[in-house]
Amino acid sequence: MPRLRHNEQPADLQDAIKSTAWKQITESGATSLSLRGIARELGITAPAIYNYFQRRDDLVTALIIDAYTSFGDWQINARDAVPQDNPAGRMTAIGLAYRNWARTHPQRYQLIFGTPIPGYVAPLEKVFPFAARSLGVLVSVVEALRAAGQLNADDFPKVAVGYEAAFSTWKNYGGEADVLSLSVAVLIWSHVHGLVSLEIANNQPPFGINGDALYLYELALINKQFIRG
Amino acid sequence: MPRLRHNEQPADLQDAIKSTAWKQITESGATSLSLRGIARELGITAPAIYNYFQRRDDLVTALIIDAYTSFGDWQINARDAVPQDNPAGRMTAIGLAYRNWARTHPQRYQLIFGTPIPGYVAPLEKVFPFAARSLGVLVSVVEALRAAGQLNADDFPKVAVGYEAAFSTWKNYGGEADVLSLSVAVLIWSHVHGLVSLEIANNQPPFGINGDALYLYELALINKQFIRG
DNA sequence: TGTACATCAGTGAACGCGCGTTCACTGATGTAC
DNA sequence: TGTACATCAGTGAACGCGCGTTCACTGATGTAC
Repeated sequence: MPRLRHNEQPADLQDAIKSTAWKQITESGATSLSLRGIARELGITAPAIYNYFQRRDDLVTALIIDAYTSFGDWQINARDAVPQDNPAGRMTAIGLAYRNWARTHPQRYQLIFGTPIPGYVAPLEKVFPFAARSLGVLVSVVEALRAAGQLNADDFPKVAVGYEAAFSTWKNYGGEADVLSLSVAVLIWSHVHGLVSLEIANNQPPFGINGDALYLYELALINKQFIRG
Repeated sequence: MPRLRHNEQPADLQDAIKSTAWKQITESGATSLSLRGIARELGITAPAIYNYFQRRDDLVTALIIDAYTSFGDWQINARDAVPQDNPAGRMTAIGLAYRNWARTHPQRYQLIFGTPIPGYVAPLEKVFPFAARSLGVLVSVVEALRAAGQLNADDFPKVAVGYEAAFSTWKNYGGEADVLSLSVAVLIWSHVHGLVSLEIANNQPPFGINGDALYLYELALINKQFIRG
């Protein structure tokens, strides 16, 4: 087994470990991710991985952060491709990008929105900024709608007493946001997540409806409900 | 350790195994369900379980069937508590029952709609009848709406070519149903599932919106969209 | 140009762990005579 | 009523497996003189 020359390709094996981890997740699910399995596939021994990640959980955290970063990039690019003065158009754009990203990277989708890995607890202070960056894109569009007087949510239920703490956690990481915008964003997200997670898990749209058409129908429902004018 | 008398309490230990399994699932998630863990908690040895279940997977299958049966009972009871000539009322009733059941039995919800257990593959021919019985309740209500001319789904996307096979699988187990009703039912289900699975997993409604109010709002959205008159 | 030394990525053996499953067994219970 | 036997639920030891993690090590590379 040839050794790497000192200080040459220092990050190569780190990247190879991560991409082999993704490969394992693709093939057998996040649950069966294992350091020994990765090492086996890379033709190295398991302890070698400890030169790059202190613990298995640190590898998982790195994967989650990569996934959120990729997701956030897609969301930001989609939003910013539509002019700022057209928040309704931005809403549709990020909705479409959401599904496209999920279909392009189903493993990444599963890792951050699906099955938690048994025994793994995400270190919130490391992961939350990346989660907020990506999920905050939808929040920012809802906020823009509200600022433009186009948010139709007068009948939206009110925040319950005693939940200011959860809200301020978001504000710490995700920046300023109106609590109504945040809540509407979560409901919208629950709709697209319901549909997309179903599609990803089954690899088929429900009962043979064309996936593109069904998703466009769903986005139209959301626009009809929440956007005025 | 006292032995059971012959032919006395023949089903007791079987039930005890199942309820201990549920307890494990509640405490540590379906993924970490293990025969040895169950035996440990029951104060018996692991091989004793093999007198009641031939394989670990048979136990899991039994749990899944129990969960679907419980879910189906709630759905059927909720539907039949509203007169047949009021399908819109039935829709709201089963929607409320859906969330109530999930909150009453979050472990059961997780087991059938959440994380699959790694390495476990459900035997479809055993499980599908129970799944169809429970999920078919929503389908039957959508069908009733359609029959009464109250289903508002003229603009619903059409079924794609080549998916007749998936549809006929449903018909085999779930009985007669219109493919449009089936597809609308799946979209409605994806909405409530998105919201309820989020609530179950977090043990909190999104960002402090009162859970009851938010769910009623969602059910109202569904009615507004799909029910005419 | 040649030699002694430091570095440090990767090795290989070992640890303790928990798992599903098998197997020959034991011993309390029920039954036939 | 008493004895011999059959039943069979549960036992305890063992199997092979894969895991994360530790540890002393090795040996190719780079560096200082």
